[in-house]
Amino acid sequence: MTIDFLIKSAISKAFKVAFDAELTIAEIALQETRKEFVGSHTFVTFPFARMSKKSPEETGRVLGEYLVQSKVEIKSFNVVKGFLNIELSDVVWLNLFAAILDTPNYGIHPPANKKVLVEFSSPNTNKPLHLGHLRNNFLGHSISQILTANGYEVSMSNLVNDRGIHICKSMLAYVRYGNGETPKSSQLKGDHLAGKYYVKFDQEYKKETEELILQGMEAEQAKKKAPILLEAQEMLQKWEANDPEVIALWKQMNGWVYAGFNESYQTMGIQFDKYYYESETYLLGKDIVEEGLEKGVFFKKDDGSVWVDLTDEGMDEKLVLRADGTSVYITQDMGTADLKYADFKFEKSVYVVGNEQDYHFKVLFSILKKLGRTYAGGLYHLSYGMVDLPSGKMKSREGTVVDADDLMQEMFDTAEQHTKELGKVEGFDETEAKELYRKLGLGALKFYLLRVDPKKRILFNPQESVEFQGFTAPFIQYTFARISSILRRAKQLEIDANSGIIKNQNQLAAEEIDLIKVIADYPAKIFLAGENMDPSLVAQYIYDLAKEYNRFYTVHSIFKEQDSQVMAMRVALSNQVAITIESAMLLLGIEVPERM
RNA sequence: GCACCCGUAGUUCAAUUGGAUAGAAUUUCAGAUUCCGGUUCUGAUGGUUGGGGGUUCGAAUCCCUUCGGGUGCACCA
Repeated sequence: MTIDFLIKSAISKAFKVAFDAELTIAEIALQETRKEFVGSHTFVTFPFARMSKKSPEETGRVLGEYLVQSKVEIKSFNVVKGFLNIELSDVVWLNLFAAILDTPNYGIHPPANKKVLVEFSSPNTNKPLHLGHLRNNFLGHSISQILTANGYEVSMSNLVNDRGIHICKSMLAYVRYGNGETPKSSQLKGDHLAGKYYVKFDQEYKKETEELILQGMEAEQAKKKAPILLEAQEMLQKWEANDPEVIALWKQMNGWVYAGFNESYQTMGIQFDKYYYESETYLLGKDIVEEGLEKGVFFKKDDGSVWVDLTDEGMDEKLVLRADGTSVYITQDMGTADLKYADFKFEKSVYVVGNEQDYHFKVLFSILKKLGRTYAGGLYHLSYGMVDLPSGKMKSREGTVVDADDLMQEMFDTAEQHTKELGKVEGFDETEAKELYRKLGLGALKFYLLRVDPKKRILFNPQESVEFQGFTAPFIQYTFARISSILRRAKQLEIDANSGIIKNQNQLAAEEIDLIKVIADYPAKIFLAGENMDPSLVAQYIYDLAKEYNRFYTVHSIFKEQDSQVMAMRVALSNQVAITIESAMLLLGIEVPERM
């Protein structure tokens, strides 16, 4: 029986006995007691004053007296206005803690045979990953871990945008100005090499446009008639016609880019179960257009174009097939949705995509519902805000983009610098030290991007992101490293910290109860983070846990404690905090070092 | 113009989804260690929750209005 249930059923009974009123357990909500008051659980009596026919204060007092008298588990109560605060006896907390110690994989819900597909990253193959991708990747990876912890069988997929006019732009610039450069010949990562020529294209395009304007052409016209652009369009047509030369070049350059991406993903600690390529999916969805016409979901206009009318749901009419019979973005997405369902038979399918596409996904999901897709109810757009810089928005053409590889390297360097200043890496060999800097630097970056609500836009302050104090990953990692040191010592001293010893005690200090409370919260936090698709809840939680432990640590000594049972209990408490920190940080994709 | 999202200490973010005196971090200042790691801990300073109205026992949260910022409104992806 859980503590919540015990209190609720007692309250329900109290209503019956004291007020002759019927209040079911389901109607009773408990909340956490605020820190400044005594107790752990709070029942708000305002809404029930009418039922008890007494004032909220009096209602609380009567209930409190009944609870203390009838339940040994309840130690005391106090009433502040309409709030009944309930304090539990130490034994309840000790038993709860002992039960947690005996739970393997504490906090992780067992597999429930539910499948979910999480799609994220989705880069274009014409330029390297940037800061925006990092938020996307970290979010996608983290939410996958969180859903796994909630019992889902998770697959991670990446839909690569590997075709289209923008890809031809970098290809064309390479043909014109590349001189046969390769990643090997220039020691440049493949994605950066492609990006270099994408930028080059844009420069040439601007130059040619300006020349046409000087020759007297209208600006609008010149933008469409620049020779380099026409040539890129021609290249796209050749690509679609399967021209061997263009295809060969495309394969070669994309190959370089993939090698570059893989390196970046590896640095991030991210892997995908399945890759989808737009070159293989961009023709999908046309049969669905036929199906929609037959079902009367879509309609055809006089010019032959096909549309869907969503005005009844407060949206517009939306084109799903051009007059010339070619498909558009959403056609392809309909087809891909079917394909993904056929591949994975998921219950949930999550799209991690920026919030500028909110409308697109609303439309897509609505169409799939209208078409009667059984899986449509499980589709979810994990929408996230943009990453801004103090200087404003990132713009690739203005060179204000923060490159993902550069940024990660910078974080590693900063971690190295911080660590060396403190001189804490004696006894580390070269590889161990490097690994530590990676854990610290990447952890700081991931935490910085995951600690805020995904829906909100982030202001990325480079100075702040490398901070190692306050609400940061290194603060938590430090707490973990310090506990690890305590546990090493405990092992040396051969302190046996099993749950049996805990049960033999009957007293706890306030800081110990506070710590057990936070630990006990972990499973519910994982659940909430999964329900809300929000890793920031986990980040907040770990920070609270680490802070609570540090508070405990300064007040209570472990190895100087005279009572060996209390000492063992504190070791067990430390151990459980370490386990929970490690487990929760992994949900954010962050590793914790045992020494730093 | 229409649609959607967001406005909370100087700054960056929270607020148990309608609950108590709106909390953290950071900055500045003042303090704590015979100790298991000082990248730690305690305290102080800082708020008309953009403005106005409403709903109710109770509003940062819900409704209306107004101001400010962002995004989307391609037969692009």
